[in-house]
Amino acid sequence: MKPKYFVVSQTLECGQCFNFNKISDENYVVTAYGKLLHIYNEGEDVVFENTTVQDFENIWVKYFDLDKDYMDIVSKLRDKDEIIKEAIDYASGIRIINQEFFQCLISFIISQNNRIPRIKKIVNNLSRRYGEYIGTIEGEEYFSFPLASKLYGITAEELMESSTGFRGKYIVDAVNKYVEGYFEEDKFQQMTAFEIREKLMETKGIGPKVADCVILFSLGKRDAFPTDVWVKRVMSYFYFNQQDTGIKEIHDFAYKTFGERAGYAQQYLFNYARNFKIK
DNA sequence: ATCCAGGCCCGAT
DNA sequence: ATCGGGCATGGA
Repeated sequence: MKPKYFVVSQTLECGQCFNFNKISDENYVVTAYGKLLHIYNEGEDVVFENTTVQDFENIWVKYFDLDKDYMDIVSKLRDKDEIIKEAIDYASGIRIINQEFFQCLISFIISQNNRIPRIKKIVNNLSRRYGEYIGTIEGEEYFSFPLASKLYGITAEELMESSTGFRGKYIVDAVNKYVEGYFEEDKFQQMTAFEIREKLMETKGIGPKVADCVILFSLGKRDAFPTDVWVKRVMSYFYFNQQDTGIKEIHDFAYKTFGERAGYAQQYLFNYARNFKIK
C-alpha cells in the first residue's frame, strides 16, 4: 500500500509502543494481537509481509490508524500555530497506534521513571518468559505479549526477575484488577477520557500520565494529552515563554488549543522535543 | 562514580 | 493541596 502520512520508523520509534524490532532502515518486525508482522518500505510503498489479507484488514489497518484521515488531522493542527506546524513537519509520518488495552496498560506502568530502550527490553523479557512463540524472521525469534491470565498469580518477586524493578508490585495489582474484570473495557467507549482516567488511577502505579497514555494509545480517545517530562519541557519552552509550567496549566492550554486532536499534537511535540533534546 | 530515565507513592507540611 | 525523597535497574 502507498499511504500518505505514514513512515514506519517515525510511527514505531516515537515512544508510543515497545513491541517492535528494527532489522534495518524502514524495515521492522512488529508483534501485536498475538500476530507477527514484517513491515518495510519499498520505494514509496509500505509492504506488509508475513501476514494475510484478513489480518491486514482486521488487525493492521486499525493498529496503524489507517482508517483515519491524517491529511485532515495534520492540516487542521498545522493551522493552529507555527510551533505545532514545525513539530509536525519534522516527522509528519507519525501515526497514533491503536494497541491492545492490557499490553498498553502494562507497558506504560513499566515506562515510569525508565528509558525507552529499557522499556522495550522489559516488555521483551516478559514476552519471552510468559508469552507464546509466534515465529522467526531473519533468524530472530518472536513472542507475543503475555495474556493477563498467564500473568495472574505471578508474584512481584518473580516479575522482578524480568527487570521490572519496583514496578513489579504495580503490575501485580493491574493484572489482578484486569483478570477480575475490574476495568470493564466494554464500558470505556461510553465514558469520557476524564472518567476513564479516574478509574485507571485507582490501580497502584498508575498516575495521570500513564493513564493518559493508555487512553490515547489503546482506547481511541484522541483528546488525551499525556504530559511527561518532555512534553512539559517543550510546552513550557514554546508556549509559556520558557517558564517552567505546571501540568494542570499545560493540560488546560492543550485542550483549549488542540481540542479533540490534542493527542495527535502531543505525539508530534513529544517526538520533536525528544529528538532536539529541548531542556 | 554520580546522574537520570515517557512517574508515582507516601509521608510531611 | 502541594512538595520532596525514595524507588530497581542499567547505560552514559
